[in-house]
Amino acid sequence: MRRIGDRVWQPGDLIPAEIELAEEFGCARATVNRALQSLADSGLLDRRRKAGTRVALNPVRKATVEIPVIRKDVESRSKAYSFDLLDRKQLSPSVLLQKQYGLSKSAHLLGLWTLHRSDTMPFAYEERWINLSAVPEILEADLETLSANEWLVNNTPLSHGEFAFSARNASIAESRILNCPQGAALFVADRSTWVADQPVTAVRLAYAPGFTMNTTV
Amino acid sequence: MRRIGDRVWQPGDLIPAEIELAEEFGCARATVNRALQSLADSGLLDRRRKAGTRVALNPVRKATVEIPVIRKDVESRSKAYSFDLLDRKQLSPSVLLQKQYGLSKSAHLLGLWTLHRSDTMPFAYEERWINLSAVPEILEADLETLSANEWLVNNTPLSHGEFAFSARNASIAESRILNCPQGAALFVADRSTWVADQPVTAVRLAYAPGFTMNTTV
DNA sequence: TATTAATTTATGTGCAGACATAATTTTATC
DNA sequence: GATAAAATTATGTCTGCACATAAATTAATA
Repeated sequence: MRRIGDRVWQPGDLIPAEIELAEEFGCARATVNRALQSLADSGLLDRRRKAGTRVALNPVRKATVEIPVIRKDVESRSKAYSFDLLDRKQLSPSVLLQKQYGLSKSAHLLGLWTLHRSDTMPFAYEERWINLSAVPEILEADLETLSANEWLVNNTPLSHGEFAFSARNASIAESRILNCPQGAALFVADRSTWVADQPVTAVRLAYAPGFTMNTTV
Repeated sequence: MRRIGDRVWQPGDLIPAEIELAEEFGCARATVNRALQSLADSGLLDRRRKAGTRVALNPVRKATVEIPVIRKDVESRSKAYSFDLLDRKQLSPSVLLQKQYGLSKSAHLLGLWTLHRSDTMPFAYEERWINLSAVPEILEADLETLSANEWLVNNTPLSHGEFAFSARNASIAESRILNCPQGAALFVADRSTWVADQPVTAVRLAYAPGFTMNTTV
């Protein structure tokens, strides 16, 4: 790490093989392997079998953002959490959703519109659809008590997904719900979740003005 | 992983010790250790010496955002990158900066204002200050050719820092620079970088409307 | 009874050695 | 000269063993 930092090993350079490093540092190859592996994970090295280990050409900075359940997020700011389920209805996927998520035209979706509050103040407005053929059990859940978000976290097996973050001007409806001026800049998080190649849910969260998402590098 | 997904081991549960798992799966303890370590890294398990390993109570979803050099970001969208150094001047830290970064009142800062372009279209507006006592060499760099961002990436040893993402309405000045309506929602990234407990640089990037930051989980 | 010290124990980290695997390089074949 | 097979090699992953370390538990002490 120091050698990369001090440019002894420059970007693109092939660094000594594990055995050589083990000899130099007087340790086992397994130990070198762990160290190099870890540096490769953090994006500092590129490794390929037989080809050897190189200092990464574009040291992409990777930041990890932690996306907690909204309730936890609010509570970690020492505020009281509550939410209102503004609307819920079953619907069919739009043509856009069909294409984007590979949903069939006859798929059944549950749409939910929720306002999350922090000490009675609006915190985030959530628009969500849930793929009922993936998680039919959610129809029996009492979503007035536990938010759909938490129900899914608690009842869905491991899943993968995508996040997209952007900024958007508040529409009239959003400004009314979030109690902010129309056109206010909102931090928006779009998230889709998949379980075994099947789309389970997609959410758009529009956070009230003033929200900041922090990360550590 | 399957057992956590299938709720055989529920959140908060204490799972068997490494030795027991090694016996059950017929492998070495080191192998179990690596597997559990990896699950702990991804936030699925909580481990503590002596206390044992538990299924994480709040499975915090961690998303990794890759923050490339802006040039790479633009180029990866198949656009031509260019930038204008709008202004540069040496300045003293404001009281706010002194407090926030522990800078002395007599510290010398280099302030830079840059517009990054994608195919001549404004892409992001950058406001940056650099701590000259940390990297005095930058005064000799030709920042018209290589952006300060890239100079720092190429010439600064490994560093740690913080990111904060938020949304903000474009000011009159920003709207003029980014060629967008005043009040347009801008995606803003604030970043501070430290080397060995010394603040090196802090940047605010305001992206032109339409920008989206993507992550993979 | 409260405090401190000693013991226990699950995880953390290290070693040496072995075999697996993917790429590359060399050799053999047509 | 082009293609296919064999050998080589750096990393990937595992085993078995050992000792370190932090935290919980128990025993000893004031």
